[in-house]
Amino acid sequence: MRTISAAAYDHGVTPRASGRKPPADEPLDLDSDLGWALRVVSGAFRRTATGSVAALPGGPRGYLVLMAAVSGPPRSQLALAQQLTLNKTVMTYLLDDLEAEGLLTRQPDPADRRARQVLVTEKGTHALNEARERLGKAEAQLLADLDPAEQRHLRTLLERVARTAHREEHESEDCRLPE
Amino acid sequence: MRTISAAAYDHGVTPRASGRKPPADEPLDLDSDLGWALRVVSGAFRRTATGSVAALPGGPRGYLVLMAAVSGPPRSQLALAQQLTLNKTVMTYLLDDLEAEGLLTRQPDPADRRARQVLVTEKGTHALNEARERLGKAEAQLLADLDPAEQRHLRTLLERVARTAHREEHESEDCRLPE
DNA sequence: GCGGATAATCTACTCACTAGACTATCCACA
DNA sequence: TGTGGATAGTCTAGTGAGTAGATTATCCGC
Repeated sequence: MRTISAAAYDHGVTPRASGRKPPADEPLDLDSDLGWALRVVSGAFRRTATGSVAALPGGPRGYLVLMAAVSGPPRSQLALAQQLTLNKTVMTYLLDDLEAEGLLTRQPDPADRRARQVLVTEKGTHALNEARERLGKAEAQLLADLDPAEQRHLRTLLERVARTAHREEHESEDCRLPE
Repeated sequence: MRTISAAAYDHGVTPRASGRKPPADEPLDLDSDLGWALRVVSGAFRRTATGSVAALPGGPRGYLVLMAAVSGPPRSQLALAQQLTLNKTVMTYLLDDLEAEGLLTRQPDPADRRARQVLVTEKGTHALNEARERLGKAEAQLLADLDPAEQRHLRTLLERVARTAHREEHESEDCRLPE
């Protein structure tokens, strides 16, 4: 507990564990750490994107709700919550705010009077399109260092990973609602 | 406010805003939304990665602190906090826990007795290497759908975006500490 | 050696999130 | 057709994570 790693004193040189095989292929460097990159990129995106959707009640999550609700058939609150991995309580007050602004309405489902269908209004579609336009600029700024082909490639790869990750989460989800 | 978008009723077909030019190039679809992909991927990674570093005090952040402290010259707590975009108060109790486990020590900086240098111990290096090995498996699982070349490509692109985003944040940061 | 700045710590507060209770409704089955 | 268990949505109360601000010790320019 008192013993200081010799490597820690070895300033300029990348330190290594002494008695143990290091993960030889991966360099001991934050800049090449996938988790770190994800954290930084997500954080940077969140900062700029939050500004882009600040006009929407609920901010980024309000945007997601509108996006989910506007594409595909009308769905219940719970269905949206599951799709977006949002807690159903969160969904309730998120929809409260979006409905208060007139961006969507809750319509009783004729086939199941317990459920409410979430329907985006004209105003909601309009607000969503404006947000998407601003978001596009924020994304462009985030990816400014990549040339167009690289940007497309990054998007495609990310979307593929997201799609399978999302599917896997929902397969093993006959039980609990996360977040 | 009562008016429901006609598009919202139009089930199978991707709805469009009525009176307004849509962002023609971007499809109105969550699956091709960069923010959504980032959210899903980050979330999936966080879930699996948190398990990989559960043995470390502070979890993912403890891991980041060790990674940052072990590579490069010894630094003060504040320097580490800035590098990792962590609040300095968080850094204090994070280091408390890591030090209590004997993974690092706080050494008074001989050149500035206000500051403490963070030094990773042998035990800390060992724990870090074990965590990295488990993390490697978690990452492989997350990226399992991509072939090796695509995995490398995604990592490279993400790291490039992260690097510039991180730099930009620190350029305009003569003022406040975030998170 | 005086005064403003800085590293680290500690305290107290705020706010986001969620578990769980509750109501209305559904559906399977007798 | 009525009964019991499950489900959609809402509401409330409690918890915990994060941070601003005060505090102490030290630095450094003048």
